[in-house]
Amino acid sequence: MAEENTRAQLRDAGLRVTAQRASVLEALRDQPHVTADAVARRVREQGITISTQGVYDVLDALTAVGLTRRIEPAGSAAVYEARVGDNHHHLVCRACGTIVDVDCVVGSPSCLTPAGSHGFVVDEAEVVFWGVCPGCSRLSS
Amino acid sequence: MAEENTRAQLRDAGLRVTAQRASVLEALRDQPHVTADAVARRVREQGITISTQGVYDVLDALTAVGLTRRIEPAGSAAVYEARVGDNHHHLVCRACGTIVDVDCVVGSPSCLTPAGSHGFVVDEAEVVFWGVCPGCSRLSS
DNA sequence: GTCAGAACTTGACTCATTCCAGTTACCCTG
DNA sequence: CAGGGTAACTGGAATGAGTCAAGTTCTGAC
Repeated sequence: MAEENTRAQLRDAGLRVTAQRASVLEALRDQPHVTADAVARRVREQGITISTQGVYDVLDALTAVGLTRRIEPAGSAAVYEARVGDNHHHLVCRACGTIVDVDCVVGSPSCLTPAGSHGFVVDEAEVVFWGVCPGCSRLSS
Repeated sequence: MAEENTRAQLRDAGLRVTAQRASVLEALRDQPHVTADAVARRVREQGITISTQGVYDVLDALTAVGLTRRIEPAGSAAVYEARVGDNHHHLVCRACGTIVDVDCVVGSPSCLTPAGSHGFVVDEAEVVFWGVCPGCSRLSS
């Protein structure tokens, strides 16, 4: 059912259903934040063949229709996540790169409207919190 | 004077004063957001020789002592800025990549403390606003 | 002026990501 | 349930930001 669900989701988004796409989408559901490389590994573990370019193609397609989101924390490779639609942000460990989701802090999104927008049409406010995760701070102390 | 100022700033930060460093720092003052590549070009235009590696070394050194800040908007190369110390954020054009500074919206930084911090020791909240700049929105309409 | 070490250079290299041309296979139509 | 148009995938090569390592040069303190 989870699998059938995945296929339906792809079809509803107007994408052709392929083994690669379904498997990539499921890999993204299993783990909150995955790199393209890790996605390739997980898909192949399922016995499905996929080329590196295939991974990027699929991830781009999924992102284009809004089924996944791409985030690119400074200093590391891009990661993809299947949690979309809600306005959540990220907390990144400076030491190990671990990424954790954090819900939008303030109830109102007013905090996320720049004061002087210089004539820009703003459509998204991305917030990244930087710090050190419990595991890493234990090691360094 | 501006030049003397630059040299003093380097010395105060505990860095040796070299032609390369002074020139890089001045290049960053001229323009608000510059890529490593653009820095190299500007420095060389001044008649100063610098290797690609040298540019990265200098930028890393300046960033380490807090004279500059490195920002890495998703999808483009890292850019450096000399405006540090104040809590300002960035507005990036999805079409042309132009970056504009925006002042912190809310007076209190409380808005920038994640609700559940998962045990992380957070030291910075980075906010990036995404949109389309006036020039690009004119072209596409 | 001398000298230790910081700063810089050169050149090779890594790694994520993209481009291109050709092949495969999904799914709509009849 | 066959055929065909085209979206999706493959393989291989290329790009480009950034890094590593070893050797040379120059700054600044004594």
